[in-house]
This record gives sequence, structure tokens and C-alpha cells, in this order.
Amino acid sequence: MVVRLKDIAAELGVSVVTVSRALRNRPDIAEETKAKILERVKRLNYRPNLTARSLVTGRSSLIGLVVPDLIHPFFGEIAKGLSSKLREKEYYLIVSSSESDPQLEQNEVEHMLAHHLDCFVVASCRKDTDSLRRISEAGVPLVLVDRSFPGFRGNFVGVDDVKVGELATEHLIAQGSKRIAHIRGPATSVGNNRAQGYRNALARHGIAVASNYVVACGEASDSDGETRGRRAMEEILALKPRLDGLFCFNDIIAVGAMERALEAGLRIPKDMAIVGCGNFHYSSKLQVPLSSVDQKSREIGERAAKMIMTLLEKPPSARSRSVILEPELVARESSRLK
Amino acid sequence: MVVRLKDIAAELGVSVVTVSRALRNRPDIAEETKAKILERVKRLNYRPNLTARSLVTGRSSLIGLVVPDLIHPFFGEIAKGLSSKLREKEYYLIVSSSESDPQLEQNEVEHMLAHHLDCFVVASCRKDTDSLRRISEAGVPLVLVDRSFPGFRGNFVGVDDVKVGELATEHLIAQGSKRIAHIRGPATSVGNNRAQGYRNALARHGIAVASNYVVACGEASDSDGETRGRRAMEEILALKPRLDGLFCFNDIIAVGAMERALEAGLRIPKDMAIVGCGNFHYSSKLQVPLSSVDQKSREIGERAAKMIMTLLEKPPSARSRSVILEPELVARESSRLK
DNA sequence: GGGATTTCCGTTAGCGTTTACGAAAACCAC
DNA sequence: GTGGTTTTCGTAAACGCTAACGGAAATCCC
Repeated sequence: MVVRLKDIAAELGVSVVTVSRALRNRPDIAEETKAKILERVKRLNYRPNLTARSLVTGRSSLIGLVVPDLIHPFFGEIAKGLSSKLREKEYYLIVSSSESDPQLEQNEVEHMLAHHLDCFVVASCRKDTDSLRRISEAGVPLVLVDRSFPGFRGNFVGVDDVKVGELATEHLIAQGSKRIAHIRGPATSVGNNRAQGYRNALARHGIAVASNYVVACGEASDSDGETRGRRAMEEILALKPRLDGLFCFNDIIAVGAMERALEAGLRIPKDMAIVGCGNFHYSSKLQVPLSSVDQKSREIGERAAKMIMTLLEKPPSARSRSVILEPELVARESSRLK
Repeated sequence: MVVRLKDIAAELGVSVVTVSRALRNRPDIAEETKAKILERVKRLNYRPNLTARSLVTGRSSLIGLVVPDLIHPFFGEIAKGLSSKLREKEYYLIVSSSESDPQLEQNEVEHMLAHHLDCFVVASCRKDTDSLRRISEAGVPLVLVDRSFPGFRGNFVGVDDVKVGELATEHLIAQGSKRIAHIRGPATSVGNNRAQGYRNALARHGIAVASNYVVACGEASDSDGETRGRRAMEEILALKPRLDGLFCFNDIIAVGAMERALEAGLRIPKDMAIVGCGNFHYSSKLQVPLSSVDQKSREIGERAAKMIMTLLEKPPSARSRSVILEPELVARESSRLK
């Protein structure tokens, strides 16, 4: 049924190894026999069994991607960027969603380890670095995306999240907002850094940071991000005097918050200017087009792919590399006051 | 470094096969030795090398998913549904995006075949069935999702697209629209069936179908779906007398069309009621919340997963199975006239 | 208590490929 | 031509695991 090296070898009266050599373009084979073999290979539509190859070479051509959510446009973009670059080198992506469940993430990593992947790309949803450590212990290269872990040395590709917070907040200040709230994300590097950026910007402009201006909305997982945004907005609406600016951890939360604010009769941006983060492709089509800080998701995927390829092709270096991309503000109606 | 069957066997003074038996819970092993082995396995954190296992069993625990676009919420949902169900049986998903490029799809299928996947799930973007045929010839089970091919017998999971067109159009008629346009999709089963449903509904209500009421927008790939929607709307705006209803092939196109219509000064739904398809999660948040026919994307993924599991666990039956899900209309403001 | 089962475990072979090594053939210089 | 080098190919072993078989020990039955 399926053609093997052996079949081609038998047909041509050469050894299996010779065929293998022709296929991998090895130098120690005569041009003439190589041509003969390749012709037959093509005609029989032969494809090497990568499982067998993997077993002996120890390389699977498989890259594992673990993200909290496959639907989330941010991770979708990363997957797309990764996939398109990896394709060129015939690497394939095996994906898993942790559903923002730390235990599930750990399980998935454990299972994927059994497949002997060449590299892992992980946006971890864990508080600790247990799953990352397991990967490293297994000797598998690892690239973190989006979320870094202060205590964990490793390769990383992501955006400068402090800058994200600064950019958004500076923009709100520039537009004239005086009392600016922040609906913050979870206590990950991302959530912390964006909040830090928010505080930096306020401090730089001599604005005192009122602690009740920062509202936590818990794990901003994506199925209920909107609901969380709505709830957070209710807290904000209760504050006196009324706030006039808001920076949200991400666009999903911003959507929920904005909806709630509109329901409460606020005019956006006149009564409250809002900036989100993520610049999801639908953000421009909303009831009030949402200003957002672009996280360069596509580029994160592409740069991660590039990093993987050097990781796998160069001799393994102990040094870990970081790529920190610059975020970019996309101003739309939700914050356009001037 | 990494633990192998051999290591455990040596440590315990038993044969490799015995350890293998304990791991796979085979009957022909004493409870006592099994317990002893499993304890050691756990302590050493052993995981079987699935590559090696795959080579001998011929089963990889890997399912291939080929879709036109990873960002598209529809396919994202399918991937999520698939992944969550497959996880239970420890199958993993290896994904590839064809970027709506038929040649690329063919290449990707060809490459993935080399990985000896247990099953393929494909939403093909080809006009012919060449890539599907290659999969079948290789003896790999195949489940088509979303798009079926009239000439091709095979397993299928999707929504009843004729019904989709009927549902949308009937709804517009019920809302009082008299002259209803359709921005149709590509000439695939999906595009054709939805257009057919549109015509069915009109015919059923004795409304003549004007051929220039149906506007083709070409390959509705997703990066430029909006632009295509805008362009199609321009054609529609040029028609006299002005149309008052529109059914769009999908929500992305609908977004573009709607934007263009609003720019032209039309009020939606008053001047023109619009229904899209796909019920993307952001459709409800648009400038004018968009009515849409839900295609049950999540369920498609889950049902496909279920189908795969019976395909792989039952002895291979020659009969191919189809699961046709019922679409559901979600009416929102863009079509609410009464 | 002897033959037939049953239970348990080991030996052998093989999955399809690559790596390492060695040998034959061809070529070379003098 | 002889010795050495280069080119080209084949043989053997291995990757980590499982399937198939067979044999020894324990158990059973009457």
C-alpha cells in the first residue's frame, strides 16, 4: 500500500541506505544513481515516514504551542504567524489550549512531552513555573510568548507591557482626562507591567494614583471577559467624583465596560474616554470604535518562529534570548476628545 | 537523561516487555509486579516515547486539521471544539492553515501525510477533490467539515446551508423586506447552498428573483472580506429601486457592507435590513448589532471529534457518515423592523 | 498425583529510518 | 604497475517500543 524506502531500493536493485542518501541529498552518492532514484521516488509518490526518521534522529519536526485560548484573536494571530514561518522549514504546529486552567496546562505539557517535540512555545497561565520547568528538564527548547516569569530564565518574545500601560495612559492624559481608572488584568507579568505603566504615566504627570481607581477583574479569561468588564465598570461608576478616563487590560474587558457605561447613560468619549489593549480586528467596528494599544500579535508569532529556527539549527547556546517588541497606540473614537 | 522502558526494566530486574505490559494495563501480568513497576514509573516520571510506539503500532494519536484560516472565529471555534473532545482520549491536534490557497492546501496535506496522522479533518478551499483523494488513497480516515463536495463520498460534519439561506431570507421577508439582495460567497457547496436557500425562500413567497440582486464577491477570504463586502454594497447601492433587505454570505462581509451602507447615509435596519451568517462573537457589539445565522461552529468541532473517535475505535466501516446540524437565526437590531 | 489449564513472564523479531563503518571500485601520481 | 586517495555503495546496528510466540511455574480437576 504505502511505499517504503525498502520498496524503492528493491525495485532499483540498490540498498536502502543509498535511497536514503539520495533523498537527503547526501554527497556520497553518484549523480547518476541519485537521479535514477529521485525519478522513481517522484513517480511512486514516496514520502519518508517521519515517525521512523524521528525515532532515529531524535527530531520530530513538531513544535508544540500551548495557549490559554484558541479563539482569542491574540493567540490566533500568534498561531498564524508561527505557522506561516515554520511552514517554510517544514515544521508543524501541534496545538493545545489550556483553557486558562493551570492544572490543565500542566497535564497538556506532560502529554505533549511524550510526543518528543522539537520545541515548545508557551503562553503560560500558571502562577508558578512548574510546567515550564518540566519542559526544560526534559531538555526541550522553550520559547515563552506574551507572558514572562521574573524568576525564570528563558527565551521570550512579547511586547513591552510597561510601555503598553504608559502609552495608553499618556494618551488619555493628552486627550484631557483628569481622573483615570484602570481595570487591571491578573497578577501575571502582563497584568503587573501594564498596571505599572499606568502608574508611571500618572506619576510622570504629577497625578496622584488613587488606589480605588484601579479595579481588578480577576482572571481575564476570554469567555467571560465581557462580564468581568461590566462588573468592573459598575465599581467605577460608583466612584465620586466621576472618572473621565479608563484604560482596560484588554479589548474584551473594554467592550464589556463600554457597554455598561453606555447603558448607564455615559457618553463615550465625552464623559469617559476609554482605551483597551490588543487591537482586535473587530475593535474598529464597535458601537463606539475602540482605541487600543496594539500588541503586535502577528509579529510575536513570526519572531518566535524565527527564534525557534535559530534555536534548532544553531548549536544549543546557554544564553537565553528576549525579543521585546514596541507596542503601538491606535486611537479611535472612544478616546478622541480633541 | 530521559528514562526509557529499558531503564525501568533493568532497575527492577524484569524484561522490557513486562514493563510495557504494566503500562498498557495488559491482563497477562501479576498485580504485584504491576504495582511495583507502576510505582517506579511514577517515581522516575517516565512517559512512553510515542514516536516509537507509533512506529510499531501504526497509530500516532495525532489528528490533522487543515483550515483556510486560523484567525477566522468559525474555524477557531471548530479547533476548540475538536481539541477539547480529543483531549479526553489523548489525541492531539496538528494544525495547518491553507490561507485559502488551493495549492498551499495540497502541499500541506502532502507534508502532513508524512507524519502518519490517525485522521484528517479538512475544510478544503479547493475546487476539486485532489487533496482529499490523496488522503483517502493513503488510507487515512477523513472528516470533512463545513464544506462538502458533491462528487466525493466521505464523512462530513456541517450545517445545513440551504436552511441557512432560507432562514435568513425568510426572516427578512417576515420583517417586511420586499427587495432582498444576496452577497453570495464562493462557488463552493457552502456558497451555492446558501444562495439556493435564498432563492427557495423567495420562490416560496412568490417573489421573483432578480438576477442582479445576487452579487458575487469572489473568494471570501477573511483578511479582505470586509473590503469585498464594501465593494459588493456599492453595486447594490447602484440598483434602482433601492433594495431594502440583504443577506450576506458571512458576518465579515456583512460588516463591510454595513459600513459602506451607513456611509452612504442609509439607516439600518430602516432603509435596509441586514442578516449575516456565522454569528461571530463580536457581531452583537457592532455599531449596529448584526443579525446572523449561527452555524454551530463549536458543535461542529465536537461532533467531528466524536466521529473521529468512532472512526478510530470501531473497525473501519465502508459507509461514510454525515452529521448535518440545524442552523439557528439570531435576530438583532440590523434586521429588527417590527 | 498426573495431565490439562491458566497465569505470568521472557525471547525474538520487527516497525522504517539513519548513523557508523568498512569495502570495492575507480582514479591518481609517479 | 604500485601504493594511496577518492568516490560510491553496502552491511550491521540502533532508535524505543510492541506483537507474537513459547516456556516455566503455579493452579486446577478428578
